[in-house]
Amino acid sequence: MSDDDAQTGGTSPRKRADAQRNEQALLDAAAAVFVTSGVEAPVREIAAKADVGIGTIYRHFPTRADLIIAVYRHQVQACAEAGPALLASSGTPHAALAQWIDLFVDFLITKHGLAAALQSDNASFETLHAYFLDRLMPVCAELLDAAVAAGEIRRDLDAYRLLRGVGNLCIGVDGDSRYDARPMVGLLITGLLRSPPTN
Amino acid sequence: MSDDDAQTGGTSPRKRADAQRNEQALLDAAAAVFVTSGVEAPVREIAAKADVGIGTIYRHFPTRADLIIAVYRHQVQACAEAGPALLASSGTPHAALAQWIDLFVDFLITKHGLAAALQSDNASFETLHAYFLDRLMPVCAELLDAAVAAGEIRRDLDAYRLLRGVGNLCIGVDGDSRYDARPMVGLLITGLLRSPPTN
DNA sequence: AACAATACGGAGCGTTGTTCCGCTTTGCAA
DNA sequence: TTGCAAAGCGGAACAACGCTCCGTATTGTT
Repeated sequence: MSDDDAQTGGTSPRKRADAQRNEQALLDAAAAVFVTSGVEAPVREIAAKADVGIGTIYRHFPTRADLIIAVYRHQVQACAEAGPALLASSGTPHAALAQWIDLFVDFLITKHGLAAALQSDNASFETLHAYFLDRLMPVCAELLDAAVAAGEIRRDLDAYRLLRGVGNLCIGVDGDSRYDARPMVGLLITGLLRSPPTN
Repeated sequence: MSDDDAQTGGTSPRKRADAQRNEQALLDAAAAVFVTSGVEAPVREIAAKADVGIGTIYRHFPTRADLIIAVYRHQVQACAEAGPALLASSGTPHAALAQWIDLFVDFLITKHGLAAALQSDNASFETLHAYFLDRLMPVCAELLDAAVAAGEIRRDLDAYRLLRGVGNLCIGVDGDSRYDARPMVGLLITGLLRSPPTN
């Protein structure tokens, strides 16, 4: 079953060869451009890099969110799947949560401008926000619940707020050597503990 | 001594009457537009509201940062001055810090888009970033130092990181009823304590 | 080879930031 | 009051961007 069929339920007619080529070229080009110019890079720049017209990019990826999602789909999936794995392999649920959040932070800060895009009030990014929430919130909630059930952390922070907070802390990390998101997120996670370590 | 002289050292020639009128009109218009459309509202919208040409706005406020700073100058000043006052009136330095951060958060979340602008990688906002840092970092550092000296909090977070983190947590609070910046910031501040309260 | 379906390209529109320069207003001096 | 230089004003105009639309080209099939 092709990746495409996975979305359309297996009944979609095959795409034309040139369409497939262009879609792949666009994905490759977008991935490259996102690295150098960030996820808000001009559409024209991506189209040029893919040697494709403006119209083609909009046909394959109607909104910018669609393109970003397509580019990072696998990494988001991997992050989501790491949750249960960490829960099984880590000593405590809180440790698993901390490690998983670390993965999430690593992902975000290596994607130039993604954290900012996630909170952008631009309407076209709502889909992106929703996608990340859809994939990661259940995982985060599971880890959070496990830690609460184990009596390790306070219960007054839900998965949504936690993810948003973490995402926010990752905004604008590029080009600011004085700021590092990781310790801030660590502070947040440590702050969740019911009996924090003396420091 | 006029507000203007305060900047130019008292030797500047008086501005023309129409220039003064227009500058005030622009400040009023900008303040109003910032409330409804955010601090990134189109220049033309502000100029229109002030009944002024596009050129005039650029003459008085060459960059957007200049305009934003001029509009919020007094509030930032008030926030800065509240620091020492809170330190004197509060029971503990940590309490003073918490209250001061609260003031800062209140200021940020009531200014549509300001927190986001502060971290924007747009070059024209660097000045804004610098201005806030210049005014608020010393105050924040004083409160932080006092709390550290009193043995209340850990010393591993400097004023810059704290302000950035708090600012980041305030991004995108408008139009998201599921997220509230205050508890997140509270978590951060509580997390600073060496002997956090059992919860 | 002919043809219909599919996909492509990019001209073109609307929106924004920003500059530039001919014209107007102002304040002062004669 | 009037004349005039300096200061200030307005908005046309240009560039960069998102996005749409439709005439043209490509593809797969008969």
